[in-house]
Amino acid sequence: MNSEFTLAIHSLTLLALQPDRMSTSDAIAESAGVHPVRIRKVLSLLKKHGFIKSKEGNGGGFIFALDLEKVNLWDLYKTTSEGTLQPKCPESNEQCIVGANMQRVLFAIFLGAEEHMGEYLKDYTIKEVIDLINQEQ
Amino acid sequence: MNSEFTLAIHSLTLLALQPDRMSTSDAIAESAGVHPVRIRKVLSLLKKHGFIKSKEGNGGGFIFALDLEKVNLWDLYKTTSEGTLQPKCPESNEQCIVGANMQRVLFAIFLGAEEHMGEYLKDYTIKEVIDLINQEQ
DNA sequence: CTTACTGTAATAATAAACGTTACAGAATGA
DNA sequence: TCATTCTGTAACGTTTATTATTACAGTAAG
Repeated sequence: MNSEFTLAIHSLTLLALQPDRMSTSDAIAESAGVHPVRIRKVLSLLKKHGFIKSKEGNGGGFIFALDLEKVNLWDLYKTTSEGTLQPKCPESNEQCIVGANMQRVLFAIFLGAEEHMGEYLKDYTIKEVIDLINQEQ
Repeated sequence: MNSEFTLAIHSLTLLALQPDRMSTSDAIAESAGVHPVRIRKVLSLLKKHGFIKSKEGNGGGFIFALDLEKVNLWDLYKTTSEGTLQPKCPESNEQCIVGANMQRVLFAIFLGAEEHMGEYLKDYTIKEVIDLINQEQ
């Protein structure tokens, strides 16, 4: 699984817990244990899809833009990782009936798998993630 | 997705189409477009789990050992790729409530996702894969 | 006893992921 | 106005994961 997906979850969860002030990429990076530039790259995607707002300059940062019960993990998966379940098959032998067609068959199967996983991920909103985090305490 | 999974599917599909003779790792590698040693490594796993039989020496090779309607993609996923859906989170900040608990929460969620995907993959047996390959013709 | 295989370890090459540096642009406040 | 603190990106370097390759022991057949 693409780790941008988990960084997106992590970032949004943090932002959801700070609903009334801007959080900087440095602070989020500190919590997630990765480099701030990477966080900014992921947040740039989230902003493009309307999950968050950002503000440049002194006192700027990122803030959650939507209702945390309306954002689910499937939304985030589609934004950060769609298609990554798909295995990267090497070019196989076109002379062989299996080699020639396996790629297409697997593509269709994994597309279905991704959609099916989507149904599962839709059940987890950021609110649920926060509840789970609090249960761990 | 782990590419050993797709190599397992590819190999078993080929073997299922040659039920009455041994296939060599060279022949399978040729069809799949990868190195024979890699195929032997994957087939070694499949043998360990009883999906195939092998024979060394001249005239040897690999042959399917089970009913092709009884082997499904979830069996193969478990054999080759179990746990690979799990993202590898970096060590996050234990001082932060989110950083300290996110890893455990995500682990549980992705474990559920894998099980859920299992239900989908169980619907595809090697027989179904072969049917799909033939439909592509 | 040679040839054609599997089985597996070790190493080399390649590709993907990730971290780091650099710098432009925007907002703030002194 | 100008220093400071942010975002936004591109470019580059480093590390890690994946894959290919080499090497060789062991087995069976003819």
